[in-house]
This record gives sequence, C-alpha cells and structure tokens, in this order.
Amino acid sequence: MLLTNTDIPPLLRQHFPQLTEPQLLEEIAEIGRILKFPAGEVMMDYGSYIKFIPLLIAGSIKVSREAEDGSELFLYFLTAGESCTMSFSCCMADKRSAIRTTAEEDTTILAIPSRYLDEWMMRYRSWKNFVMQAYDARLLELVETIDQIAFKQLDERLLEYLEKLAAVRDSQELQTTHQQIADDLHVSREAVSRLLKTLEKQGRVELGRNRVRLRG
DNA sequence: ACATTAAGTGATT
DNA sequence: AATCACTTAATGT
Repeated sequence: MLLTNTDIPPLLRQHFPQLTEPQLLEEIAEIGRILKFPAGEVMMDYGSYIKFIPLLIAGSIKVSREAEDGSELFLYFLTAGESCTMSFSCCMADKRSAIRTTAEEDTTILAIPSRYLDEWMMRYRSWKNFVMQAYDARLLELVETIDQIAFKQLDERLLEYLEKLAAVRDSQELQTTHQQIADDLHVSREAVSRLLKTLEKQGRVELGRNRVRLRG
C-alpha cells in the first residue's frame, strides 16, 4: 500500500477521530511524514534522542525496558490509533529515550516533528486532550504491568502476556519461541517451557515448535 | 546424513 | 524460580 500525504486525512479520521479541528488535521497532513518499519525492527533504542512523535496508523509496537546486561523486560504494546507517551516526554524535555520500541508487526506511523507538539498543545484543544488521554491510558497500563511483576505468579503473567500478544497480532496462533517469551518476561526459558507444558496439560494451549496456540 | 536450533526434564541451589 | 547439564525433537543444509 503506497501512501502519500493526500491519504492522511482519511487515515486520521479513521484512527484518530478524537482529533477534530480541521486546521489541526490540515497541519498534520502537511507536516506528517509516513514511515514504515518491517516487523522486528528496532524503531527507538534505549538512550537515543527522539525527534518526532509517532501516530500509529497500522501494525503494532512493542515497548520494552532494557537492563545493563542487555536483557529486556516487556512493558506494553501500542496499536493503531495510539501514540507513544514516552516520546511526548522525551520531546518536551529533550531527553534520551528510557525505553526501546520494536515493530511487533510491519508497522506504519505518521511522524510529527517534535517541535509542533508544544505549539499544538496550546492551539488545539483536541490535541491537548489526545495527549493527556494518551498519558492517562499508558500510566494505567504501566501500573497494571507493575502489579503483575510485583504481585502475580508467573503463570498468570504468562497467560496475560500471551493474550496481549494474540490481541495485537489478531491471531490465537502465536509464532514465537519459549526463549522469546522468557526474554520478554525476564525469566528463564526453562520456567516458560515448564509452565507452557502444564498449561498444555490443562488444555489451555497447544504447543509446537515456534508455535503457541491459545484455546478459549 | 549431519549440524543447528528449539524444547523438555531432572537435579541442585 | 534460576542455573546447569543433559536429552529429545524439529528443521535446515
């Protein structure tokens, strides 16, 4: 699918209906650049500066935190109609990214140069609301993730992770490895293998090489 | 057929 | 639940 700037207004109406001012939509269409990332590509890495805000048009993004030893911890997914809250703060404060974002699927974004963020906050009410609402949603999700890590057993974490993955990929059949899951949850591969095995015995998943199928 | 990578498992801490 | 040490299974060359 080839996209030009004339395609932007309908995409905005479709995925970002909360942005209402015609003038704002015009500006976004004029300024925004459409960028595509193939599945698996690291879009923003830990420590890098961010010069634009992404509006997610298609696909999904995995947001994760990285430890000093290079290991990762999955935080949350972003899907179409969302934006990256971290990029807001980074752009505003001109700070380095505290997270890594990876294209979970082939992903299309509308990139807005960061200098417009502040200006639009003052000029467009719907933009301000969008930003605030994005912060609200992300903060809630982060707290839930912290809850999981702090208070929940690994089996529950694993199931919720698999369900989220199934949701963003829109498929009950997940193409992934035990190692990948273990990295995301920051636990050992053996622990994941053993838990998946017991889930399989309970009839909650079906397993195969590079494959986990969720069942109702 | 062989090498490589993914997954399963018991033992130990 | 992590780590180790190994086995078994699937897949690529």
